[in-house]
Amino acid sequence: MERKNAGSTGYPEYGQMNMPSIEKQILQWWKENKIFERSVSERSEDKPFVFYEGPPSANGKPGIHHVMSRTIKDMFCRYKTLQGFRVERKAGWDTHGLPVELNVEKQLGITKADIGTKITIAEYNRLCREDVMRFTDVWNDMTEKMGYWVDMNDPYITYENNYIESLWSILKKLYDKGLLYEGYTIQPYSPAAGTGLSSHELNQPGCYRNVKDVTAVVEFKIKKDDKSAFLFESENEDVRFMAWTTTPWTLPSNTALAVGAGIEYVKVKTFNPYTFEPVSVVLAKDLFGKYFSADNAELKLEDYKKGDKAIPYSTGLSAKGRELEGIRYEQLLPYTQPTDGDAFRVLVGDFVTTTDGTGIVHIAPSFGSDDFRVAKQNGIGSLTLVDRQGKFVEEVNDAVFPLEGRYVKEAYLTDAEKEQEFHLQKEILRVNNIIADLKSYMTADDLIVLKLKLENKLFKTEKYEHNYPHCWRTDKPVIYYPLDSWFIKTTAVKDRLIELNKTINWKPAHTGEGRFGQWLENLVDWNLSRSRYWGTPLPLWISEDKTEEKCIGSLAELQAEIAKSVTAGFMRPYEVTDLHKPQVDEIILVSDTGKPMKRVADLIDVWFDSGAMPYAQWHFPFENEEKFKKSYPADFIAEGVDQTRGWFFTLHVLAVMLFDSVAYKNVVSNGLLLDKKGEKMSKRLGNVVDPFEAIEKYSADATRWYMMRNSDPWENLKFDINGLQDTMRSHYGTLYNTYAFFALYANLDKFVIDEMNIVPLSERTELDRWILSKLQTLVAYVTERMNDYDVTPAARAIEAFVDEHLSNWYVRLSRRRFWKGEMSRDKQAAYETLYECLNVVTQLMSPVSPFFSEWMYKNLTDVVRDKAKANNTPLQHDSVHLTYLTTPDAKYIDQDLEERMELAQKACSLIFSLRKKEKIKVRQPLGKVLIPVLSNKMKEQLQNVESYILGEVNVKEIEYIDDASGIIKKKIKPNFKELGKRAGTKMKAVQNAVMAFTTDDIAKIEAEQKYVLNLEGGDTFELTIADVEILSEDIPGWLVASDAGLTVALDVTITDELRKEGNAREFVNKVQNLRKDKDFQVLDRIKVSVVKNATFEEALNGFKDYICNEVLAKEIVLVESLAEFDEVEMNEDMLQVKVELN
RNA sequence: AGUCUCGUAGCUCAGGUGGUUAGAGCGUUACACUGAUAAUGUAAAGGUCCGCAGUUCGAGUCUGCGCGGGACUACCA
Repeated sequence: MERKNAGSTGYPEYGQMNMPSIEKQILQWWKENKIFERSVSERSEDKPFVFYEGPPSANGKPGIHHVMSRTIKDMFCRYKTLQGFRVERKAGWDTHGLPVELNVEKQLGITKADIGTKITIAEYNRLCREDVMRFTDVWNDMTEKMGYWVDMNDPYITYENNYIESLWSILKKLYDKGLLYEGYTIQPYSPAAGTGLSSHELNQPGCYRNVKDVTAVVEFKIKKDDKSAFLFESENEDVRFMAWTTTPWTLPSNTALAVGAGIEYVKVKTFNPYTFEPVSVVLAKDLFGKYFSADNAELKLEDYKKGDKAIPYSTGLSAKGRELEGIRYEQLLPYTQPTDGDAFRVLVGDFVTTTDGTGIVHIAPSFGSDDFRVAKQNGIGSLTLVDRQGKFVEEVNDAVFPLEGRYVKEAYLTDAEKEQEFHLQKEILRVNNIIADLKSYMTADDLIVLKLKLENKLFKTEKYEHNYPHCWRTDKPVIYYPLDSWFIKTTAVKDRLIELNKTINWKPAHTGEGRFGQWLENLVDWNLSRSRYWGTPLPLWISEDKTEEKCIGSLAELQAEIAKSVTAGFMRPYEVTDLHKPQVDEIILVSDTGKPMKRVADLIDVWFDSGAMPYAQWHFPFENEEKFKKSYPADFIAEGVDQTRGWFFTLHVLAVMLFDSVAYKNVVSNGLLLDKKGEKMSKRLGNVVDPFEAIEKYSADATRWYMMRNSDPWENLKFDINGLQDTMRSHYGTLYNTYAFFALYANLDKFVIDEMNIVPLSERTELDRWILSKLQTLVAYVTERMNDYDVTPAARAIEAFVDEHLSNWYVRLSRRRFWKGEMSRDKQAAYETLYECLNVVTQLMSPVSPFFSEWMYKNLTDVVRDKAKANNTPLQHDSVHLTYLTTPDAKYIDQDLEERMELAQKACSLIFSLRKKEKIKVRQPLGKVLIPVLSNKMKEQLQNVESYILGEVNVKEIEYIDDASGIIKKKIKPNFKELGKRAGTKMKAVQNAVMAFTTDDIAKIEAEQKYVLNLEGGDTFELTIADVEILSEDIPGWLVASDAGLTVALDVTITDELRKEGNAREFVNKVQNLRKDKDFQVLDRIKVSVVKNATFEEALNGFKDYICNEVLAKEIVLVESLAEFDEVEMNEDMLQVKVELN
């Protein structure tokens, strides 16, 4: 923005406000003067405030939501700097992980399968390393432009050897504590791709698809023993559990059944619908109706003949699930038996429901995570009769049905394979007299169902459509499959995690207690393993027979082990330069007994990378021990709420495990950024907001302010770009106008703030003292809110102060003081007051709004900087961000003053509304307002601000009326809050009685301070004066308005004298307009000539001095006619006027 | 499915510990002001406080059950 009064020694004046241009100037100035560096280095090292930067990934462009989270981080860091803390801010980059790999694959047009064939791992990882930093320039640019102060010159980068070495040392520490172990879990697995899938991959759009599968309700024959005896009515009764499955191919691997403890089960005697053999089946009572038609309820069991379509049934005894626990059954498909555990029993599982199926769940621990968990808890072994390619293993050796070596899902076969298999099936089934002429390929599910049908083990089969996950790359269905993984035993420290979490200040609290707390309560061990290429390798080497392993904790240790290995002859001398694949995989170490050991192929979860940043960012424990100790734990971190189970969790876990400490003391988790309709921003919907555009067009400050003031950061923000325009116009525009007003007049009066010579408070006007009181109240409030990381109320309070109080009351009512007369003590006080307000507000705003505040601060203070430095006074600081936060000063705060000014504002508003109703413009003076006062205090309060009211509403006097006048009509109503405590259930009756009070009743209670009510039904109730509110809402015969206890009555008679004055004012106004039209300068003297007009002659003569004074006229001449003139409208009359410079 | 969260005017949001006329800003409409003027003021219209039930003399506020939006986690025979 161009300065209009360049070269002047006063306060800079500008044309139209242009925030983006201001920001560019300030950015440049910050850079040249190293303000960020100084804001850190000039604060004492002994007063640190520790902040951790959650590392973003630079392989995508920053979005507007990053502006959100970074504003929060920046704001509190700046705020703490103002409070005198030294806030170091080390930037960081998250560089590993799947998204990086995917990006590279997309660019090259390859898939994971091509790695190692079409492209070497070395080359692949080299590309990942380059790709991940692809957008660093864009990020740095955004960071700078949005005003996020963070040290980007020395960031931590998670792929660097030093960083990884720190991770290794931590892993080793955990390993030594026995907290790192190998186990296996059931994970989504794509046989077609030969890889496990992360939940992230499974959540790709389109992965869950509706597919139709063959389902089966299967019968498991119960073994009769002591536990199950109660289910049998006769020695040879055939009693079976009914279980439903959508994956019949898992049935050979069944090792248990699960029931719900509280679910009621019932035994039903009936016949198998395929074999017609008599059978008793057990299922959930609630689901009984699903399998047995009410139509058949009348049929008798003994009447049944084999082959009948309608099958009779009869319900027998029932039992709760917990009574069935432990009952044994015959293995359904006894191809092979588990080697461990006590299988084929009924278990109780908390996940069992009766929403579908039979209320009894078939458990195949290898192919379902619920299954796995419940089986493990109950000591039941597992069968994994499917291999990694998705084929049945050789144990599934069936004499009739071709299953062994066959794919379990049809989708895994090519058309040719399917055709071939079909012919084979056809032949076998024909030979075995099962199906004479098979028409089409049978899936593994079909074959198993058919087998069960023939073996009298199937109750029902049908097609069922359900949602099933698919591999996003191969499009083939995923299966759940047990995979080896390395785990961190987080459950071992669960109690400490929960305990220490309670000491963290979460904003909002419910994220900590609720979402995070719940997560900790249901903690499972952290699965670290990832079978990928670009990431931190697990530093574990293991011998082929898995009996010996070594965990490596540093580069030096690795080199030492390599040396041993060289001696043992397993490898050549080798200098490790990169701790990634494939280098680390080429290293073969030697075990203590002399066996070769290879590295475990896994990489680790990238969340470990970021969770370890408090240590790894300093290359601790290899370097910087002091630095680390001083910056641990963090005082403050902030990220999106989606990080609750991500970064917030991994930071917490590692801190608790390594140091039995929290990693952060305060954490702000911000909500999501949605578009203005409340929908998630996505490229697909085309509703993303580009941060650069927003900043370029509306400024970073308006964006930041809008985000912080609109709603609490932890709420989702519906981001409306129009809001930025509003923010700029209303908030910044008002502040800018206020400053422009100040600068304009201060320069005219050559006023420059002099810190050594300030008008003392006692000599300032009521209005000055009022706005200063408001200002200090604001400082106290903002400080309190910000200290609690609660920015939104603080920002809103600042807005209200600027708009409502400073601009719309203080400046509006003070205008005359600034433009009238020569420089005086009172004028000085006015300038100083306004200056103080602008300066303090600027400082309070600076954390959220760093650019505009800086610009304003410099405008206000540059002119006195040298002097302030010489005198060592507060304005000596070069930047607002180097200043020290104003501490609220109680001696300025005057509660009564604030209250009575509020009364004045309310009174004015009421009087304006009356004038409006009567269509009397404010320029027309009126004689009198009546204000009923209910107490002496109220009267005094009003008298103190009387002149402001009279001036503002253009009325000559206020008459205060009290009881004695006898003209106030009072109203009474119960004070419910007080009365409710005592009256309780009598409330209604008391209320009615009070509402019915007459004027005399009101007088009586006022006189005696109490009143005994006679209630309906003969009850009495003693009312005290505190139980009621007495208001004066009416003055008969007057024009009255009232609001919340204040009533005003306006005398609207316009006397001749008032009319003349009104006309004089009207004339002044018209002349002022003419001055302006003619582009006269504010201080130009003029001469006014008017053609005589009877209507206004008296007014012009009678108020001549007043008029001359107002319009800076040397004289007013009344003439018969004018050759040149302007015609002006005066209250519907026309007047010919000539205004000229004199 | 579970955990958490939100639901108040056309829009964005305030509404300690329950108290009877539910507020603000923006927008809309009308008017005023015109020495802050691409600024400003005043007023009007606009509400089943998501629904139902309960506790209570009294519920936007407390409890329960639903409905709808969102996030996260998990994925089901």
